[in-house]
Amino acid sequence: MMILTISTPPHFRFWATVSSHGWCMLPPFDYDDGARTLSRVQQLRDGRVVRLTLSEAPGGLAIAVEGAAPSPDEQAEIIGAVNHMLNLDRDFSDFYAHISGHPRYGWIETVGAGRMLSSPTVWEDLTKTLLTTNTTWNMTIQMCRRLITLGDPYPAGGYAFPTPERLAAMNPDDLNAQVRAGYRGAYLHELANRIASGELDVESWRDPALPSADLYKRIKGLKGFGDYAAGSMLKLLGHFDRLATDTACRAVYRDRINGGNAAADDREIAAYYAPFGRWQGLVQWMDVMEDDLRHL
DNA sequence: TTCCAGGGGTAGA
DNA sequence: TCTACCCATGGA
Repeated sequence: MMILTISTPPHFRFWATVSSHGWCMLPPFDYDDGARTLSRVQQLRDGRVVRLTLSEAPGGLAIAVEGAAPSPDEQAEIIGAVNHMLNLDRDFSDFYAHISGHPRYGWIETVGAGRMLSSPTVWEDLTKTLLTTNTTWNMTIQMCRRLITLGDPYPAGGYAFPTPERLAAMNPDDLNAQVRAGYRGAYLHELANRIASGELDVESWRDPALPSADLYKRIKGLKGFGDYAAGSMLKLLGHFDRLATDTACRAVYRDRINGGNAAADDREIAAYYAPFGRWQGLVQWMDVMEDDLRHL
């Protein structure tokens, strides 16, 4: 086993990032709340499959790599993947400046929350986001568990996330017989096809220079991605100027902000978060996650 | 049985 | 722009 170490930005909080949303529960991610480690089986560009385990280390993070010892190029690839996963290149100082001292949101800076856990690839984030639509969180986990068995296995257990090429090569009916994604199965197969064929270069969507309005339009152009899914994806891509209002957000707004009174219209919810401007999507998500994050 | 979940596509006004 | 209806799946 090889240990790689990386440094992290000044206000980085490892466990607040891992716990930022449900992604750490979706395989190939796996986490240990007691030991505060995040693991995943990861396939490298040359096809080799390794297992990564991240933990805090003095000055940054330790990345334990199990499997064959990675070459220098592979080490760089692994570090790049971890940078994507933990969004280490994003700066949240302006976010904290916005909410600093706010009566409702002061806890966010105290906990160091805000940075979100992403997947190493945009493809994986798109797939998982699609599997969160119109279903329960438990069903999302089950669909994801079945999906990754289509990826390459790690000898000691687990699977790497399947490539778009792998899914595109399958018959759509066979794919859905395995994943049981319901009507989403056809959308997933179409997404895999458009990426595998080269029609879509979704990995380029991580470019911070891309305007979020442009990205939003591109994401909504994908079958199965509406306002919630596109807003959700924007967050994983580092843009927070859009809301992603789903049933969880509506319930939180009703119970906590609207005093448990009536269910609010989406326009009312939008008006409440609008003053947070480019950070409104993140503030909305922090409301949903408050109970899980504020006592980390 | 019916309803619905971290919704979205489509047709018709 | 808004509404009505449909969509697979599995738990409540």
